[in-house]
Amino acid sequence: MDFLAGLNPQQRSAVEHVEGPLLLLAGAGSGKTRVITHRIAHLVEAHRVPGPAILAVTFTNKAADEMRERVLHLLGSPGHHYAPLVSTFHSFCVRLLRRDGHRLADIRPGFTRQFNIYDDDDQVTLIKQIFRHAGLDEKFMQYRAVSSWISHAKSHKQTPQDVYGSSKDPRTTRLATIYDQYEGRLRQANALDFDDLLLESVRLLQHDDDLRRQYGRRFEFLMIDEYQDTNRSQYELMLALTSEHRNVAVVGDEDQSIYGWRGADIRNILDFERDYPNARVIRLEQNYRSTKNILEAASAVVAHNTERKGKWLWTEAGEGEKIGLYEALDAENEALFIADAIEHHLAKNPADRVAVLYRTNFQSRQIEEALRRYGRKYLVIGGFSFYQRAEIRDLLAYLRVLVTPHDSIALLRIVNTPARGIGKTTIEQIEQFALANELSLWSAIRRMLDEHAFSARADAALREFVKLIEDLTDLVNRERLDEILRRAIDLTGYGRMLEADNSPESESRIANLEELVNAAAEAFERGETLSEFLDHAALVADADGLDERAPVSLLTMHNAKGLEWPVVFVAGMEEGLFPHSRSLNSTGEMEEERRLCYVAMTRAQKRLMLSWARYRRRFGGGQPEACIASRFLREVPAERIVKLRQDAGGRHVDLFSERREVRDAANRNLYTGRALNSLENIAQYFAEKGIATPRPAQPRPQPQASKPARQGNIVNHPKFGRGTILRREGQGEDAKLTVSFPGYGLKKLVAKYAGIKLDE
DNA sequence: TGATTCTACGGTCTC
DNA sequence: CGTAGAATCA
Repeated sequence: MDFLAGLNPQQRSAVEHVEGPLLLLAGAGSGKTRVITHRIAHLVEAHRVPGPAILAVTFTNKAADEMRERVLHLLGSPGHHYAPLVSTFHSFCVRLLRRDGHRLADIRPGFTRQFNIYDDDDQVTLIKQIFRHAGLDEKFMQYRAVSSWISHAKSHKQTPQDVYGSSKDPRTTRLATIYDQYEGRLRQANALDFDDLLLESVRLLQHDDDLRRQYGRRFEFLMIDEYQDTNRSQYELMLALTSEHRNVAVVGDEDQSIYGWRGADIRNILDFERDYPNARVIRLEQNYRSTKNILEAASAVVAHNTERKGKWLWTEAGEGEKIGLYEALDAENEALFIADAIEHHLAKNPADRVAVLYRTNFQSRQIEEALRRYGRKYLVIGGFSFYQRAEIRDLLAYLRVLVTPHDSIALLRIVNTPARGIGKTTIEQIEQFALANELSLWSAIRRMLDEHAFSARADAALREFVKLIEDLTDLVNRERLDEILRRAIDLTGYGRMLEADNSPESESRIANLEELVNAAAEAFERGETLSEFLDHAALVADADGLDERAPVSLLTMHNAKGLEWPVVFVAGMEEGLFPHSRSLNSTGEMEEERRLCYVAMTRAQKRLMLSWARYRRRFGGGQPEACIASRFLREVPAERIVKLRQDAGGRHVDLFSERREVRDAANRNLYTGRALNSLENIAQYFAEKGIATPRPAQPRPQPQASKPARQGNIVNHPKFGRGTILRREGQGEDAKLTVSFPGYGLKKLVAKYAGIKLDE
């Protein structure tokens, strides 16, 4: 098979590149997956490189699966032993540590290859515990913030001692202590968090020279996808794996770097040529995905950034449709517009797939509601995933305890679930004892039972619990994976607890557990061990749940990376939401938001619709707050945009459902009795409901040359950014202003102190 | 000890 | 609005 056929010259030279470092700057939709897969196939077929000597690394399981499939397809499905290894960073590291991690114990006391993985929920639970023992609560610092602070420190190779030593304030000193305890607890539980998986793999390879050489020799060719999103540990892993050769090909696009907040270092890609001075650089700038309008609009937005290598995508495709821009009255109206436009589009193009992208997960709710009104099926990616459900986490916690009873987080989760008479006071006793004697909870329980330290009641309950765990542990090496799980559901009483529960949710919980048993059975058929099953459960990502065939998908822009749809909606384009309020006062973060915008827009193949709402409520009950259109909307060249309005006559009316379709949709409607479909009806709907929102008559705030800040003016505040004045009390400098700042809510300010300026 | 009710508070993105 | 933790009751 000719793997060069049908490629453009740049793609071709990338595929033909054999030895030495290669930097492939691949713009959105430039066919990079094709290049990677063809290069792998080309290495194997034309250069006789054995498949297993090639390692390709991606970020998500989904990307890895897809890449693997395409490679295997190109190679005509070679046997298992000849296939290249395609893996995510994290699962590669887990595999490395489980298989060859013995010597990590030299530098990480207590480590064994039966370690458990702590995901971020476990991390938060752990931090909560540490806080409780230190007499702290979230007022000191939010748990999640501590968790990401620790992660940040870790990924910059700072030990608790480093932080402690360089600390200049009591707060940091305290954090260093918390960090130290956190690390101590992980070691005691023989657990690794996500950062550790990478960090400890790197440390292992640096520590164990034989192993490093062995891996370096085995993987003669290394490829890294989405290189712009690698962090420091991933970068160092690359260095360690290429120490025996320098055959590394990285593929990335600095304009799509959107994970700075979790430690991705855009410098990795910007500095690749410095790290590998003889690196070959190839740019893929021809886009095969989108129309010219979409491409030009996205490029124009990202051109406002300064931190980039600079490239301009081009396409042979036609102009295509202009980009639709819809200014909604409020978030509900926006959602209805989206649902309506989807309905209309699918009526004419039933085979098309549609995605609705948003910045934050909570935005999905209203859009879901709107879609349900049409009876339209949709798939939501993210939010609460299967593996985050309480019943799933409970059962997985049981399994984790079977692997490592010292996994105290897992133990704590299940010790009294279902309730078996081991209450708060007993648990506190155990924790105190464990802390004082530096034991895991499990060891503490056993020791305390030996010493008869409990009340008669607690004693009996705990003995029963210990016996339960031991009985289940006995099954581990004797039974099928799914059978172990089934027995766990039974013997722990968890199943009975759910059956006894008459609430409507318990039924779906039981169904979920059955689903988990099925997953275990499948894993068993694939030959997975209990540990591997748990690894997979810990490493699943939201994006993995995406079904390409779903006609309508709802997901965050982050999750959309690497995917494409004929029709894409980007919702909630408002200051404070997108760009997010957290990024308003940092140019670096603002640039990342802009890249996210670029990613979102370039997902669309032929039709792109942007929307924003003039009023949106942040909390369910609260007042709707005035919003300002996202700056990104202004960065799109006006000639690429067509404004969609509900009262627009003639020209755009074909965008909205015709009445017959509306009625059809209403008939399919399973969720409400109301027919709220075409946008003509939406205005009527608001009128009926008498919602005190956006009077359509209210003019858009006009720029004011005159000094006094009036209602409707947009002002600029040093901290909160741009906001709209809703109310004014008093006169002159003493006037009190009520201003709605997107992302911060309503603020009352005194004009003369607030330091606000009228926006032009 | 366990279940239920009440209240206060607050929300980016994720392997 | 949804959730977590406190308070309360059985």
